[in-house]
Amino acid sequence: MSSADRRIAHLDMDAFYASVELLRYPELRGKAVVIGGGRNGAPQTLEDGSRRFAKLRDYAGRGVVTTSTYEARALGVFSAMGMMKAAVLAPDAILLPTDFDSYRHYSRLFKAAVATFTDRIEDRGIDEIYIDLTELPGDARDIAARIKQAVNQATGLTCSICVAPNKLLAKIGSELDKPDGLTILTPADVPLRVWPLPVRKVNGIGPKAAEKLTALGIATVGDLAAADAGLLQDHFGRSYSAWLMQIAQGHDERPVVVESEPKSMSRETTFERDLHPRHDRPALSSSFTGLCMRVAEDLVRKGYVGKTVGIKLRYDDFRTVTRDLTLDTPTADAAEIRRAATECLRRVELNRKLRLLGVRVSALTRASEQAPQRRLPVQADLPFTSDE
DNA sequence: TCTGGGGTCCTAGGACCC
DNA sequence: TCTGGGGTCCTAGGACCC
Repeated sequence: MSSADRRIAHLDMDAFYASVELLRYPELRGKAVVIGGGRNGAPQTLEDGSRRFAKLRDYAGRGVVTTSTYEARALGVFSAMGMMKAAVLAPDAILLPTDFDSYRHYSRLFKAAVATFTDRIEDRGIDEIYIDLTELPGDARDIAARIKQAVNQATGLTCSICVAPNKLLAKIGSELDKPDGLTILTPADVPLRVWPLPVRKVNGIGPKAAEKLTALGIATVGDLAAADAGLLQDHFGRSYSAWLMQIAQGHDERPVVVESEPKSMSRETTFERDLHPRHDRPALSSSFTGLCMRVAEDLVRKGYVGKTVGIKLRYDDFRTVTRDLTLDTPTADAAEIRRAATECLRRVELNRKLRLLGVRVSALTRASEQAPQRRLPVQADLPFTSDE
């Protein structure tokens, strides 16, 4: 009996990282600003108190755009684009480094503001949440307006909210009137407001699925709603095709999940230049040890231990491989993680340059549920060996 | 001008057990 | 001389999301 009408809100902060930066540097308001590319490029304060900002054209490296202001987006610069490509499109855009501590601070502020309305909140990362408004009295538009006001008072930032019967529609709707949007979607709005949208707007249809759908002549959600069930099943399998048909009708029964436990913790790094397993062995080994130590720190700080240790390698041709190893007893110890990760390393080919190295611990449980862990010193040997 | 870092979930085959 | 079948764990890869 889950068909009782729900009121689910999706709240999405507008250009979140960029907007936080504009609070700090108001003189950049109205300019094309791009955030990303690591920690370098912080503005310098001159003697007269004015600030000197780096330009995108000055950037060199392998970073990607984390986010950009609406002015930069108008120049074609979007999230996940390579910074070097963005610099070609918008050489005069201002470049700012990412400052996650600051974004986390504002994230806590806006979530605390929403929590004064209800505790029925699902965390979806640093800049968005779902809110179950079903049990809150009052008109949906009015509640959403008050939440937007509270978020703005707490942070100085705007957000976009959609209230809908489920998470699928709420998520789609919060993008429809961005920035500073307030959207209400009902099942009756689906044909007019959702069906014209490209399938890619659906949370869960990514680049691969969208490309396959396009090849079948299915470009919009409306096309999907009209598609032949047999055709979809032939190309996407039973489970995914059934899901596609549900979402095309705007149906989604997923609950708002208020509490969840982490499943894995990982650290990875992309090198400034590709490193050779033999020639760059010392650099690779110290990076590897550092990753193990950081994962261990994260586990200890958050109070978890994990039973499965894994590594991730990306070769210079962007091929990615993973290996993992399940231990007899869970651990959060850097030396133990490193020993297991070294075992994993023995099972991959080390015959070409590496672009990325990562270490992951999964199958987590709370440390308090485990016997105290013994701590071993981190070994100083070099796990990377020549392949001969 | 090549493509970050931190996650979740799903699939699928093989091992192993009953 | 004849290969059933379900459940669970482990491992590898991939799609997707923020």
